[in-house]
Amino acid sequence: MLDVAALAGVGVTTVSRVVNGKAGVSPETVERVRAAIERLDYRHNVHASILRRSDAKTATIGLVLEDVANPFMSALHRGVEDYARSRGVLVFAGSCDEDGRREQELVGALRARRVDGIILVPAAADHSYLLAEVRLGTAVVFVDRPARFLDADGVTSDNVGGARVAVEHLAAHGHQTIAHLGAALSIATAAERLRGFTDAHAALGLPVDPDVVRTGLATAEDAQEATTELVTGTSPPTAVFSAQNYFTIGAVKALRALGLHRSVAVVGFDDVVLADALEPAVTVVAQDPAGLGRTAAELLFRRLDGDVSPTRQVVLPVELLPRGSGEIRAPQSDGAGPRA
Amino acid sequence: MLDVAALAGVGVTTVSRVVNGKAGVSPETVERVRAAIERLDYRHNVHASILRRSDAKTATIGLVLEDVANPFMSALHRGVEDYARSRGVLVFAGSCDEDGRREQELVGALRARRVDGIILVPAAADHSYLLAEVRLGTAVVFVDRPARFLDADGVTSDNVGGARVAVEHLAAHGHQTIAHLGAALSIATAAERLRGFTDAHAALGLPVDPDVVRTGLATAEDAQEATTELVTGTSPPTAVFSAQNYFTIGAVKALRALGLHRSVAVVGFDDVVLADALEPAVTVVAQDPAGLGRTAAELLFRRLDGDVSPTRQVVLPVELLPRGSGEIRAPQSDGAGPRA
DNA sequence: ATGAAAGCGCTAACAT
DNA sequence: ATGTTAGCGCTTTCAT
Repeated sequence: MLDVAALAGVGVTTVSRVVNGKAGVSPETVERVRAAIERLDYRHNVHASILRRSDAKTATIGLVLEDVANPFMSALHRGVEDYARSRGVLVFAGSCDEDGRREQELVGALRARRVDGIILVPAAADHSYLLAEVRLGTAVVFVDRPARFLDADGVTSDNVGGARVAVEHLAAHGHQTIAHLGAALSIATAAERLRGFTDAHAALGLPVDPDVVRTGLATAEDAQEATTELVTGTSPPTAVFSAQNYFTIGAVKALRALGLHRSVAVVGFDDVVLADALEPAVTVVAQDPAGLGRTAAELLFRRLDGDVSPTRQVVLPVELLPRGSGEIRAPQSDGAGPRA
Repeated sequence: MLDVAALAGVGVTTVSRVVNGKAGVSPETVERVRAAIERLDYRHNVHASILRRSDAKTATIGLVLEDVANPFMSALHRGVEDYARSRGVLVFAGSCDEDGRREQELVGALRARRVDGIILVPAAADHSYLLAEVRLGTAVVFVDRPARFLDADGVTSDNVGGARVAVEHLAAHGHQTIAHLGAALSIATAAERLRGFTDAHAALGLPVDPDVVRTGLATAEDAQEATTELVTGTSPPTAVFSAQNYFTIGAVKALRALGLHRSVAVVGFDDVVLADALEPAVTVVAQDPAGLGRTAAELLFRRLDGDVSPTRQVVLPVELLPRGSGEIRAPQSDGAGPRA
């Protein structure tokens, strides 16, 4: 910057003003400085800038996802990015693979880099470790799942409601034994969806058959295996509720492999690419992942803009998309043939 | 850091040494400093550190993608992240949506933050603007597509070879009129795949019917529309080569809507989720997106480790995955019924 | 093994 | 409208 100042024949303050687009510099001077910057290939050093600046903003946020490559997560990522971009802010992204330790490592790396805020899809069981961070002024927003032991803004989908709707929809098509494919209950969304599943059964006066409720699944392969076991087992379900995008893929593949994709109904939580091109097309309860990301970013920047009101929890609605697989009727209970 | 030093009753130099894990501090002192850090909730300021340090590494890289939410790109992203993580480096990710201006903006933001290196899926038509950056020591690697007017490391898939294999495969199943669904030829991958498509035709002695070669597509909807037009047109192709993941989705949907999915063959470039669960399952030429990302990161870190050898271009192989849609035979040319 | 002091490149007062 | 100077929090000599 000194070099630029020297070449332009001005003081460093003036160069600083030009670089930061501040008023109070004559157009001719601006031009001279610009030229000098160009000539010297000057790169503004944000680190020095941040160090000295009073507001100390890095124009950088961190995004901790379960996995940047999971389509749900990457759509959420894009929602965050678009809003951040509109504010001139760059996004660090990282995956923690449902590992609380990895989450803390990532947050540590982000905090050392003095990000202005952090948006996270939490994996840890306890977020009180973020308390000091929040006190120091870092904005923190939780998305997809709530914070635990920490008072922070959050955005989630209506998991309970979505699962209820899925079960109600299947019940309305005559199903009484509905399998549940879910993740580990330590994951809040998995627990909530199971709750919606159970609540809906209770409200409908249907018993939940514990034999067809699977939790602790992690991959599409897990779900495929579980589905195969369930439908070839002793009390085969007539419908499957898959509580996550990967599980829907696994369930569909299992049923196809067994030739049961036209007789066993499926409703998935979360939309999946090509779900509407399958035979039958897959009925899903669709979330709005980009909306989750955008909303989380909005909450974050509101805090960065100085909002100190009490934390809030936003719940985004989900939408049932009937496409075929969820409208397969249960076989008549009197033993008559399948499909209405 | 001064506070920590005061509380621990040592000098700042010692604290610095402890924070950076340098030798030459007695174990007891280390313990005292650690305790003080804990008590005061001290956060190491990387910006100050970077400013003063001689090597000036930020342990940060930038990743410029076409779109973080595109499954191909996000898988690549994950490949980069995993390698970067093994080196303790954080990744800035951004989308430029095939917009060269946006690419330059992102690179500018990254360079102001003094990232150690940049990996990009380029959108710009000219990358000479990066020359100064490279000279200043920032490592730059291009992935998925080569650099233009800049000598830099690059990693791509075997686009020409993959397209050739696709056409040869279709030709081997009797197809003579193969449609091509491609993106704008300004995108290198699109141009290469079209070249492979054309080369294969030439090698097989098949004429390329210009009426069934579509380029300039951007979305699944574009591809769906184009497919519909082609197969309902005057010289309908008996097979479709879709040169990109989204286009395969569009082609499949169009054929299904017309009830032609069992009679018109499809081979897609790039794998797609659930492609193997469709009826018929979709034959694709699969790339290894995570491998592209990992390889790009490896090249980048090799440079950061001081490698000054000539730039290199790595080409990753692709693999034809026959699943059904690509093995549909062309109708007999004598007018007999379809399928062999 | 430890500390004092200089200075990285910049911005913010406070000048003029 | 522009320049001078102090100092942000750290690392790095160079001491001891």
